[in-house]
Amino acid sequence: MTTDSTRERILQAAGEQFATDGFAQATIRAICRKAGVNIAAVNYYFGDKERLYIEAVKHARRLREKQAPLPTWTSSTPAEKKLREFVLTLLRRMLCEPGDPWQTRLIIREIMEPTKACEELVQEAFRPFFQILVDILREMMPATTPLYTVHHWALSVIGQCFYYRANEKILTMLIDQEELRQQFTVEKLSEHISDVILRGLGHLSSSSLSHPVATLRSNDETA
Amino acid sequence: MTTDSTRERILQAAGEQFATDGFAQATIRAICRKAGVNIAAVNYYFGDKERLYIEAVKHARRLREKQAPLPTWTSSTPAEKKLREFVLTLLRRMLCEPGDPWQTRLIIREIMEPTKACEELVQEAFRPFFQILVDILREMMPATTPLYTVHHWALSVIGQCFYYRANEKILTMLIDQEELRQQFTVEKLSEHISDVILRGLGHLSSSSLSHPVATLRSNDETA
DNA sequence: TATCGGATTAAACGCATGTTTTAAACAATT
DNA sequence: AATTGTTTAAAACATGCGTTTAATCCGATA
Repeated sequence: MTTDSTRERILQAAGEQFATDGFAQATIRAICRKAGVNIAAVNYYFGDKERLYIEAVKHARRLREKQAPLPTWTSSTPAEKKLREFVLTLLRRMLCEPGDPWQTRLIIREIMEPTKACEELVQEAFRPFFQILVDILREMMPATTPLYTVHHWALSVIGQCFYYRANEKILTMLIDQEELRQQFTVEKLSEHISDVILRGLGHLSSSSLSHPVATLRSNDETA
Repeated sequence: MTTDSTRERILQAAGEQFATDGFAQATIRAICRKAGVNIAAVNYYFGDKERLYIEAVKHARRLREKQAPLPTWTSSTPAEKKLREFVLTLLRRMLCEPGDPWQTRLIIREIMEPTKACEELVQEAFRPFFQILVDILREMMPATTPLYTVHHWALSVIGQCFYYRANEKILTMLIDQEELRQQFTVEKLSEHISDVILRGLGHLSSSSLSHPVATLRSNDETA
């Protein structure tokens, strides 16, 4: 059947186009040109532009979760290991490795300026994902820690991961290209972010740091 | 003179409109309606839409820096104090307190999708601001620390601050409204973020934490 | 083979946009 | 009071958009 093929080609082209240009700027004409189908095909298969957009966002999320899934943990998996793997997965999804960059860019658009498509994202992806992180952090904090403190730490994790993707283009203007290529890989970034959090929570000794940074203090003596 | 008044009214209205709708979505007609001037005034004063946009971005940056300036430090100001004040200032600018929310929203748009207006932002604001942060962090790290490690930490600071603004709307969907209002104030967030960084750098003892979280370890002994 | 229904196409509609044009209003100067 | 240069105003222009229409294609069915 050419039916599914056409529908899927539109979905793919729409995802790329919406990710690049945003909902309003992306034109149905451009999407159809890229997909190699007639203009009327969008209305035929999806009704209108908005419903096509919503389907494209859902499509992107599903792809993203498949391509960078969370590992499965047992009850004996240490929280530190879970945190490191969580950060690595989140960064992989953010930086779209592996995968096409348009998927995450489309999702980030929804995060920055939520539309109708966002509700599904929060329900199906963000909320459960956030809860997993909160549970991991809880394991590493005193049972009496107030919920909002756990939330603060969770957002510190997500915030650091989010930044590298969202501010991609600014980064290339602030930091040397070669340094970015060598030192800002998914692996190195996730190691750094995990270290920041684990040290902050007191779950990492100075000696085990990849780059020990705390060997002197500004107002007192050196070690 | 009504000249400046008209020009400034356009600039203000354009800032708000561009911040809300983005460059392409904001219409000259809406801007002029909001400013109470004729449609042709934009072309008369700014030439075209794009130059109006660039001026509006510059305008927003200048306002933001005036309303949330960095404090002046002496050579004897401790690095920890400088970091805390830096984070507080950055968060103030991000969350637009004090000030109208449109200013930062417009700038964040430029960060996410740089246009011609971005070059000026980086040169005049981001690069110097980033350098100040790097210098503060350097004071707290061994002299032999590689530059990219300092950059990692600097981006950890900025990333955490950035997140609360960028993901404003998602936060309200993930976290209870009352908790947000009470626990996610500029002061509390900046304290948390500073604590995360200072602890990570080994410049903060557990006892001085606002919410001591590291009273247990999962796999080894406590300090 | 004839027919029927879903899939595709080209063309057109109505509308909103950025920009330009042309004229009017205004203030300052002679 | 007349004139000049600057500012405001309304209308029109060309363009590109999302959507709809009506005709055509084409494979499965009888």
